[in-house]
Formats: sequence, structure tokens, C-alpha cells
Amino acid sequence: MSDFIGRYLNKVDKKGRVSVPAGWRPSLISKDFSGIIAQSSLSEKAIDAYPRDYLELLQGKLDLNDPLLEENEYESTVLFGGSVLSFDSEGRVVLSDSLRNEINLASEALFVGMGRRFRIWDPKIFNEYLGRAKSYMDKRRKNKA
Amino acid sequence: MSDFIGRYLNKVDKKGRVSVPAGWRPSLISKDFSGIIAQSSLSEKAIDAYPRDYLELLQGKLDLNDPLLEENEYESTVLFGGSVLSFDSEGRVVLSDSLRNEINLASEALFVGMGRRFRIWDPKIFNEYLGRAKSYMDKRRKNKA
DNA sequence: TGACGAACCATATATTCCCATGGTATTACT
DNA sequence: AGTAATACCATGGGAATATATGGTTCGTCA
Repeated sequence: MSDFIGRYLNKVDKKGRVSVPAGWRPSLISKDFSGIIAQSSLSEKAIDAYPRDYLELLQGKLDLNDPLLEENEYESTVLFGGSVLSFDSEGRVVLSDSLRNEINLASEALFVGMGRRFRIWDPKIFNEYLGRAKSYMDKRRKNKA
Repeated sequence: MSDFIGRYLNKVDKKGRVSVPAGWRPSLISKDFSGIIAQSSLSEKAIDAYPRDYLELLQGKLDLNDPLLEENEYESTVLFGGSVLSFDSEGRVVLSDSLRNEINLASEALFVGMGRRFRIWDPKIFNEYLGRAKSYMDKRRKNKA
């Protein structure tokens, strides 16, 4: 169920390679592909990442719809038009220049679990996000009580 | 299941040749044909492309409809009247002048996966489309949650 | 015979594999 | 408990391989 839990900080080498947290790898291996599907997040300066299997699930839903409908086009483009990052033999992936630029990634990549998916951040940017998230949660707590 | 995932930017040479992403080629090879079926998209300034096998699937759907309906006539013409682009020995296809003109393709061709099919864009035009797609997805995300 | 397209060949670039290293955590042993 | 041995993981660099790309030649058809 919740495959991706925790937070891991790994280095990006000059080739753009990063180790994917070893504990997560088993969830990222499917029959014909080992690696992650990634794209820059819609809402944050981060990379959204998920297993290939997650896409198969979506494909099943999309197949029920008319392939010519415009909404389905948008969906398929955004979901399937990301980047395919396959593992090397050590369990690393390469983050292309463009991906790194989009999220301002410097020398370190922070992997943050989100249950079924995870995100990759530059540590600094994540801290800012975390600040916002905390104050949001705090407000929410006070309003409820 | 989902054969076409990812995004690949390749060059178009003066003869109009482009490499089809190597990882996609196996899905484009069927018993009696190796290559892609292509046509300019109905809705966007892009080339719609799919494997020969995908046509069989559509044929199935159309067969359920009344062949004499005007609507179905249109669909058949559009879907089956596309161009047939076969691979050369290096896995490239030739995009004819007319195809390229229809979608304003300059020197680079962007292949964008959509699951069962894919599209070929001029990078610049795709970015505009992606903007629209993302804002659509964002709206959708907010409504559902 | 000239234009066009298809096959062929050559090379540069990018990607992936393979091996080596250091560190850290875990386990075993006394 | 303290120390040694071991396994796992992250990281780096170079070599091998695959892929993309550009050019040339050959054949075919108008």
C-alpha cells in the first residue's frame, strides 16, 4: 500500500546520477521495467515520481473513455508524457539537465515519500515548502479546535 | 499495456528523417509492418501516431456502430486515412514536407508518449499545449479533492 | 537522365555497464 | 560490553555499448 515512506538525502554526481533509496527499489520494479516515471510537479518546484505500475492502473481507467475526447488527451499527455528514468545496475537514475533545472536542483537530491508516490526536491526548496506546510497545518488545527 | 511513455527530443535532418525513440520501436513492430501510422491531429498542431495494431483496436470499436452514420464515415476516413511511415534500417521514419508543414515542425521533433499512442510536436508548440494541459489538470485536481 | 526514395555506411554522442572505494550499520564472537 | 568481522549501500570513474545523426551510394520510376 504505502510503498514510499521516509526522507533520504543523496548526492547527485556530475553525470546527474542519484541513488534511489534502496528500500524503495522493490516497489519500482515491475515485469518489464525497473525505474521511475517522473515529471515536474504541477504545483511545486519538485519532481513527481511514481512506479510504472501506477500508470497501468491509470491506463485501465482511460481505456473506458473515448480516446478522442480532449480531456483524455490532456490527461494522457501529462501522465504519460513525463520522463522515463530507468535504474542502472547500482540502482541509480540520471536526472536530465532539464529536469534538474526545472526544480533548481543543486548537488543533493532529497527523496520524500508520499505513500504511493514520492517527490524529489532540492533540500533548500523543500525546507521552504515544509515551513508553509507546517503553518498551514497549524492554522487548520486552531480553527478546528 | 502502456507502450508509449516519456518524452524524447530528436533532430530532423534535411531529408526529413527522425529517429523514433529506440525504446518504443519494439511496440511498433508487428508481423507484417514495422513503423508508425501517422496523421495530423484533429485538435492540435501535432502529429498523431500509433502502432499498426492500434488500428485493429479502433476497428473493433467502430464495428459496434452503424457504418452508414455520417459520423462513423468521418471517423473511418480520418483514422484509416493516415500516412504509413515505415522504419529505415536505423529505426528512423521520414516526415514528409506536408506533414511537417501542417504542424510547423522546425529542426527538432519532440516525441510525447500518451500510453497507447504518441504525438510528435515542435517543441515550442508543445510547451504551449503543456501549459493548457497542466492548468486543466490543476483545476481538476482541486475540484476532486 | 534527373529526381526521388530507399538502403548502406561511418561517426559522434549519449547511455549503460562494470569495477573500485569508503562509509555505516548490523551481526557475530569472546 | 567491547571489538572484530560482515553485509549493505552510496558514490565515483572509466570502459564498453547503444543510439542518434549525417552523408554517400544505389536503384527505381517518371
